[in-house]
Amino acid sequence: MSGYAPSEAARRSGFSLDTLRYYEKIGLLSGIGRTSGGRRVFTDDDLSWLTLFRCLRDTGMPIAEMCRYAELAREGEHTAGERQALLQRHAERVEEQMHLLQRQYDHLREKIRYYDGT
Amino acid sequence: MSGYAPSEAARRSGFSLDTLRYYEKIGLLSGIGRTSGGRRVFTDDDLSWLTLFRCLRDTGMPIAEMCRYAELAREGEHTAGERQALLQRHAERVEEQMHLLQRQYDHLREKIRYYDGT
DNA sequence: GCTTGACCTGGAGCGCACTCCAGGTTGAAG
DNA sequence: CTTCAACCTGGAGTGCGCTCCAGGTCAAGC
Repeated sequence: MSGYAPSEAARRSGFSLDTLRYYEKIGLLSGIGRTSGGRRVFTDDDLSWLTLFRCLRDTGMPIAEMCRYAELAREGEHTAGERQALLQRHAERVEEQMHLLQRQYDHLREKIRYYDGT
Repeated sequence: MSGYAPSEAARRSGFSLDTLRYYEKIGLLSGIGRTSGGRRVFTDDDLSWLTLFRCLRDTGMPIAEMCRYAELAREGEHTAGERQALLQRHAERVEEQMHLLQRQYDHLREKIRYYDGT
């Protein structure tokens, strides 16, 4: 329980091994454990961070902003408000994005239907 | 009517001047008219292409695929079926994307709500 | 006629988010 | 004990979609 090899972490998070290494290199992930031989060991906690990153990436948050969030989290509990605000602003952008996507999807469907009448 | 300067085409389509030039350079736009002095003149027809490109880009279609579509359209009426199929496949990808976005948006909202209880 | 801002070209540069590579190490299975 | 797939590092390379630049041209308003 709660000790995953890199390949397992990759499989579970949907990020590639290279991406996991990259995320650690840029400081998005930090404090990833190592075996005596130097291999990474991911905990359940690490995986739940990855789940969050997956969510934020899928909704279009830039990596720089995820770094900011992770940094705030490392600073401690007193940044909770700022972290929430950051997510809130992001959620609003996502809503706009969803509306745009829906509008353009409707256009697309209309365009496709147009081909039926030719 | 139906003769627009580049800046006007940019304003109406939401693409930058550079992007319009780029689209012409790679062959996505073709047959854009010119004044005697060499300046581009966009027709209503060009603008409706731009509206389509806006739709496809906003829904995440890669430029290479838009080029393919434009090429088919240039080949004539007999490619209508293939064009429709291309849009149809894209629409299906967009649907998946919308579902993913919705799912992750829900996660995000849950995460935000979690902060309220701390 | 002159100014000035919009426009032209070809080509270089950029930002993002990975992705790949070379060359070496580790550790579980047989 | 050997093997070999999975892992390590630092750094270079990639793909996409623009975006910017230099150096020049065009045309409407004063």
